[in-house]
Amino acid sequence: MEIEDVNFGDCSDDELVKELLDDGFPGLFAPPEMQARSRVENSPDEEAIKRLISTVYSGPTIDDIEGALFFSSQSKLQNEDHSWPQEQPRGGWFQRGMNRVENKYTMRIKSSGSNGVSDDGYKWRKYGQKSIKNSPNPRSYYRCTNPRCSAKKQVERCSQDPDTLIITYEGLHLHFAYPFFLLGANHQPGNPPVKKPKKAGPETRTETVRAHLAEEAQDEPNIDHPNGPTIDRFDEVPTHEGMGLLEDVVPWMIRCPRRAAPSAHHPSPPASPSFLSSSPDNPTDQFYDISMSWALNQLV
DNA sequence: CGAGTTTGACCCGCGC
DNA sequence: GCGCGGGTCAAACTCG
Repeated sequence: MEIEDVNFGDCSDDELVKELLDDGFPGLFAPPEMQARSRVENSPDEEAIKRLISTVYSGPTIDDIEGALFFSSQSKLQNEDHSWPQEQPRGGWFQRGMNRVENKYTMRIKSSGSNGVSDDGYKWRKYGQKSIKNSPNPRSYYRCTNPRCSAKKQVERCSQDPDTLIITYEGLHLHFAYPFFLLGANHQPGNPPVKKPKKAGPETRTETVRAHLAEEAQDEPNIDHPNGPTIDRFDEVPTHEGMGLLEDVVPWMIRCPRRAAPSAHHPSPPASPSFLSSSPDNPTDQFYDISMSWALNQLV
């Protein structure tokens, strides 16, 4: 499969999305029945994805984000017969320990010991520390080690309760976005996320992903995938590269919305941050919620 | 030697 | 204008 004649680097975002949406593009594929089905049945997932695509490139508001969060959490509740629930209570996202302030999400984590409670299992680089007025505890500033990831977080101890850490997340964390969008069936909870991303080269992101896809399509015809590629193969693309942005993952959401979005059949992200795994009722759901929030937080 | 941390300097917005 | 505080930068340092 030849794709090198296509100049992806000069594409605007709109053109890129439009092109990726084009069924004729050979680098992206979905099972035919899924494509046909998606045309006749708009699930809350797909609606949310469409809205997400739209808002990504048109200046989303926080209402858009929370709207997407609402629809996305609905997707986890899809009925056994693949119908969609008529109504769902709203507001669960921010009632489970996470608060939004401006464009940041703040969590309070009860720690019991000093064994790296603030370590969420992902790679962060500390870039600063400041003492806080009227507080004996300094605030630490971290940035995702992926140079193309905009995620930042601040960690400080609560002055009232030294056992409580206040963690503020800001920006899109690709590591959280990928497992949410590109959930792999073979992934097990607790698997470490991809570390040591390759240094970003001058090539465009989409070009890299597409080239990888084309290579896979060439190397491995659908013999092993009678229903099309498995989601873990999609998952491999950006995480294999170790980097990417929303433009990279959105096309897969478009192509495989039911697979890419979390559902009852694919409940486990590649890695659950340890500090998020303490929810006694359903840690996985909580992680999904927070992952999506962080991912969508970029849009604010 | 490369990746990550430390820490003082610097920048910038805000209130007075 | 000035001081203060939050956030970031970057050189030096540490560690594996």
